[in-house]
Amino acid sequence: MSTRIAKPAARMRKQPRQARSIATVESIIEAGAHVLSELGWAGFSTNKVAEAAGVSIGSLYQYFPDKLALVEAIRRRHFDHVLSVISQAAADQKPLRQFARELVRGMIGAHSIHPTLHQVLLDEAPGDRGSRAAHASFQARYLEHYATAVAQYRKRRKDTETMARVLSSAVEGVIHNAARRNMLEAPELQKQLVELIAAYLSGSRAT
Amino acid sequence: MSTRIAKPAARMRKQPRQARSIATVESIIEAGAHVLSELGWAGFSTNKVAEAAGVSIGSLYQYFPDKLALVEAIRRRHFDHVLSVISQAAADQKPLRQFARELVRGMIGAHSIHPTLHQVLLDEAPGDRGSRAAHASFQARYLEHYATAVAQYRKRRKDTETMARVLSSAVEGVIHNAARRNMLEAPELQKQLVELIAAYLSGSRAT
DNA sequence: AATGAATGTGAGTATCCTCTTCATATTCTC
DNA sequence: GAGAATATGAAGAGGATACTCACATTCATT
Repeated sequence: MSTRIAKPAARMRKQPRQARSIATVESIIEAGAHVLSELGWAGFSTNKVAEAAGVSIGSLYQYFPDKLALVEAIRRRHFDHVLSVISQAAADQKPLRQFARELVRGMIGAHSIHPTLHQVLLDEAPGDRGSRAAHASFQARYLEHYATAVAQYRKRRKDTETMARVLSSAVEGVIHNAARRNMLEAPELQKQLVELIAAYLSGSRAT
Repeated sequence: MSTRIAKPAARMRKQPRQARSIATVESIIEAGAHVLSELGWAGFSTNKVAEAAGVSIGSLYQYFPDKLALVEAIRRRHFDHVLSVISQAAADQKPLRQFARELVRGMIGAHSIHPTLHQVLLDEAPGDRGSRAAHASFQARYLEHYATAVAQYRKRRKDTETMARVLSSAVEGVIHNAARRNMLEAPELQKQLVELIAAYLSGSRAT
């Protein structure tokens, strides 16, 4: 027992009970992610989301008290996904290249449905007052996983945190860029991204 | 003689002739870059730009026929700047590390005034019909400079283009991320970014 | 079959911004 | 001082937007 917080359930106006409404809520969140990724925060309107979900605008407001609560739900779902990917890749003790391959494969998978969602969520979409904490906590755990990997393959204890930051943002940059060009699936790109990660972490000291 | 195109001068309603109006136009573009970087495309309104520039909205429309023409001017100015930086760094034959250091220093310089302008320009801001060409040409020349550098330090002829893409988007990712956290000036970050570039280009083949 | 709860609907409201114009005022050049 | 260049900002016209509410439909349970 003790603290059993089991999903703060996001800020919702009412919990869906029947299968029908659960599906509705799900399709709203999914459509929201789609609209956000496709049109950016500027084009993200509740009416558009409802239409994209094939649902009346009224239904949306039945479950989400306002626009921000919806973004919040989208954000949570996406971040959970990404977090599980990176955590998975950094787990166990694997050879460097295998870690890099799994990381790349996972991140690409997490981005191939809604290519630019991640960046929009990070850069454009505003944060609910209460979500700032969750947001920060995500960032912290995200970096922590990277740091674990860095520490594992680089013996120098010194710049671990900075290296984690550099590595994560480099990977995100490449993936974001590839997503914009519909090149996420290109195998030579995936290969080169693996190379980049491996090269950085094996830390050549060549001139 | 021959082709002397000397600045297509952007789409403007009238050319500023006196020093006063030149300063006005300049401050409008500058304020526009500021607003765009600070508020994103969603918050980019002509009224806001005029106010930020300390200029009447009427003055803005004296020179720019519409909103898009203004974005166009901002885009051109920024891209010219970035292009000169990368071209400068890739010029001559320099040792790898020196190239990396100059590239990092230049890119950071180009981003430290309007930290997220670059990404906003690339990702959010729509393109005037006629600017698609200019935009593509910028991208091409941009990549070309990177490719030159890649070809110079990596002997393998094969994946030069892909490597250029990966390298450029990785660098952009790191800088964009650092900008969001006000960490552009952090020297250990700059150092690590140099390491990343050097490591990738020297191409260790470690396991 | 019936009843109440859960769910779904979408026209409508009220509000806020937006881009852009234009008639007028100020400042410069010569 | 004349005419051109430059600057002003109130106002028009229009379009979105977030969100509500009175009502219709479907479900679970008996």
